[in-house]
Amino acid sequence: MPHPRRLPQQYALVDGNNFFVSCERVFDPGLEGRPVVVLSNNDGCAVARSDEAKALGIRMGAPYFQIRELLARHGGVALSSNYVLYGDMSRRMMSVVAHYSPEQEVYSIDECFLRFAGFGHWDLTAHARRLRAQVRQWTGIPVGVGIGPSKTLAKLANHLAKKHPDFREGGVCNLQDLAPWHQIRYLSEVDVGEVWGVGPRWAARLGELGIHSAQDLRQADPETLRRRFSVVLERTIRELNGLSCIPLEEAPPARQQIIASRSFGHPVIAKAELLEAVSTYAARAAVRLRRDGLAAGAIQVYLATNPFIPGEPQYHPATLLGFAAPTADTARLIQAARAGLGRIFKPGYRYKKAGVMLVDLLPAGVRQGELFEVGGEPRQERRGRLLEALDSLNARMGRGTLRFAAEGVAQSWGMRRERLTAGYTTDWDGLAVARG
DNA sequence: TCTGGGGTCCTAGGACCC
DNA sequence: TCTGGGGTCCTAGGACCC
Repeated sequence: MPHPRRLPQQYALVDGNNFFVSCERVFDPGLEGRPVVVLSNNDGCAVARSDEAKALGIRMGAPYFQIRELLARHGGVALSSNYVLYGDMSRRMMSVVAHYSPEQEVYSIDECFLRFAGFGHWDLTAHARRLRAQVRQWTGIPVGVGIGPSKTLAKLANHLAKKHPDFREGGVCNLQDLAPWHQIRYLSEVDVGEVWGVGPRWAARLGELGIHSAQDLRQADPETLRRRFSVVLERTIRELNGLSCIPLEEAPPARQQIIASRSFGHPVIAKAELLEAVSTYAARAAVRLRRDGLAAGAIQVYLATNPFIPGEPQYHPATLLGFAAPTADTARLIQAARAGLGRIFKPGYRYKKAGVMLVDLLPAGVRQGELFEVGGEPRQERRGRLLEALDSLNARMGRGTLRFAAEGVAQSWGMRRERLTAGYTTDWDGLAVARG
């Protein structure tokens, strides 16, 4: 097998270390050196952990009620997630990183890929070290950088940069710097489940076939594994061998669906409360729909009981309602969501979660089937202006300032968020104060 | 008492059509 | 005894990602 050494293109994966925790630490240095976790919605489970929290054995996704004691014993802190803050810090981090390559794909809130084509004469390792120092200096966020000839290898190098003692110090791992036998050694130390695209299920099945490490997978036969798994795994094997199959996506692909759902702060029994909840979710989804310039052809409404309670009667219904013409109108979406709930609601269950999903999304300009709509164009336009005003007011004054009556006022079913930090970067009242 | 939310893609199988 | 075959579309389920 030909070994890729210095290929015409290289990819870097840059990601924030323990991103949510790092964001919180930027604004509260008192969190430095202590075990810190950031909790999911509803203060349900740990979604980000500081190194100190990881050292205590706190797993990703660990339920808060199971780790609260442990954390307290070690002087630890748990925080509710503050997505407005993380989103703002993310934009700052991404804009600094963007200076280091003309091609950037923002892959998630805390990571991005860079592509280096025509950088053959560059020392990418030194380039990555400068990037890392500058992001740290300008945003306060520590990042790791992995470099390789495919996105999968860049991810893997990033894993080594953060986890392997040989690289952790510098926070940069460039596979180009390693001789082939050296690469084999490192890839043999990485569990196959750490490879991008291999989850727990596949890792277990691969283990049964004697494939335990990233190196084992790299040497496996792509054709055989395509038949036993899917083309996705075949592609991963080729990527591990330095053949780039997953292109950089600079522009986000067209959105396929919009989901708005939440677990409730406590079990909900009353239909009236569920009606408020699905109305609120429909309104929230509608805002995102309009922000992206889309209209929905159908809406799905679903309910769920709590699967974690042993012996609890379970019920997970869903129903899909189509629109005569695609719509982005909050009132229509709420109306459909309520109708959908009416179809699936059964009394006697303790509901834990509800949600709506908007599907069959089209650009809002594309109007089909308008023939059968009542009201015609002038009415539609007035409606559009009203919704624009609603969106811009809520964007300025805060979500929920102006809302539809169906969404309810008290929202007693709402989520818990008891450990929230301030909007340090997005809210005047949350500005950090320097004392001296 | 207490266990997140929001996405994508692939595959298998059934319906339907000619 | 014996009961076509191939293409397309849709959906549900299962896997993955952060």
